[in-house]
Amino acid sequence: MESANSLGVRKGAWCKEEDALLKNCVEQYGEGKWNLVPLRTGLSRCRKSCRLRWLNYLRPNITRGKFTRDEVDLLMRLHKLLGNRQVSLTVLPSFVSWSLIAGRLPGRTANDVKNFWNTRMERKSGGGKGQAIQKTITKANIIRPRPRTFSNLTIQDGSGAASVADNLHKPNDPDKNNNNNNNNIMSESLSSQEAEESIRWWSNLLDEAAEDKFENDIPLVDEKGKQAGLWTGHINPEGLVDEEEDYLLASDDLELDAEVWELLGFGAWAKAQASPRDVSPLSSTLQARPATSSGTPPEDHVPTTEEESALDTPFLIQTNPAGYVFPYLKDPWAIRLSLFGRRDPRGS
DNA sequence: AAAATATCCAACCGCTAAAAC
DNA sequence: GGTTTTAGCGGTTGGATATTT
Repeated sequence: MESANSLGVRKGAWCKEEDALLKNCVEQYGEGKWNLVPLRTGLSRCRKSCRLRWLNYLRPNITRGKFTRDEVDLLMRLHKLLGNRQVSLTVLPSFVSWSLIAGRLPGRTANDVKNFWNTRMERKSGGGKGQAIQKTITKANIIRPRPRTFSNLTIQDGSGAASVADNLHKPNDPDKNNNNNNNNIMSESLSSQEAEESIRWWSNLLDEAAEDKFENDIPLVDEKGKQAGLWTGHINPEGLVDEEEDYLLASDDLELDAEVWELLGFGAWAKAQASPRDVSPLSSTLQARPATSSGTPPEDHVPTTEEESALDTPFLIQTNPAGYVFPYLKDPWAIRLSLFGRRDPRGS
């Protein structure tokens, strides 16, 4: 595998000396500016290779070795919640946010998670690659979000009661929003006990969520075939969805669990906006189509120019102490949510 | 014991979006 | 406002190792 191209850039496995140089460099200059790393270290490696080696191997607190049962369990749940959320009627591959999932598995990298899933889980479920694509056309369960409180998520430890949620960043707790990328605290700098507890906490949360899913399944379609996110729901009057399926959506306001919201990073992110209620412009990060005044349109309804342009209307987030509510989702037809762009809205 | 096959996982590739110019 | 550069992502590849025949 080892080689060097015509530009003298080394490829293949890293040796200990290279690792040491890279580690020293990052410790001295910090993460980022990967293009400067080869210059700073004298390594004959491209910036991509340096970055990847650091993120997947050299970074502190990386958990190596086999996945524990808890981790596998959580991974499956998170995959169900966050992965394969895009349903496309084209042959576009499904979009799984491995980094997002890995972020909730303390010490695990996106590469780890991806490898694990692709080699173990996919096989276990009998899914070949062809089947993986097929799966994207199946319906997806949507967890019915609802307001929650953190208070009932208390974990007892030897030193007294401590809520895992206390370690998170509640919308109303400015003191805990100081740390950037704070939603990653579960994956970084946790003791193994804390890590275990956070896994348990996530399992509980997802268990509850699973019990509380939508009465009806809805298809998830990203009409552009990209920028898929946590959910991309589109009840499309023009027939982008498979007409043979029975698509229904029954919901008034769509609410996202406060914890999920927070852990996915939108709490701090929304908070960082100029006004707490106005998070526009959201463009590729978060969009919603305002509901039409006329309610659900007939099957053969052709959207007007105004309705089409409404796709780009800024999206207002209404917050309350118990959770976050998406006020525009009263009309199923109007749903067009794309919670994630290619980049994590937490920023980096 | 050796060859064949399966599994694991580190590393690379191609692409996209954001940032910088 | 357009172009280039940079960072980051998921998908894929292929070498190393383990297991089976």
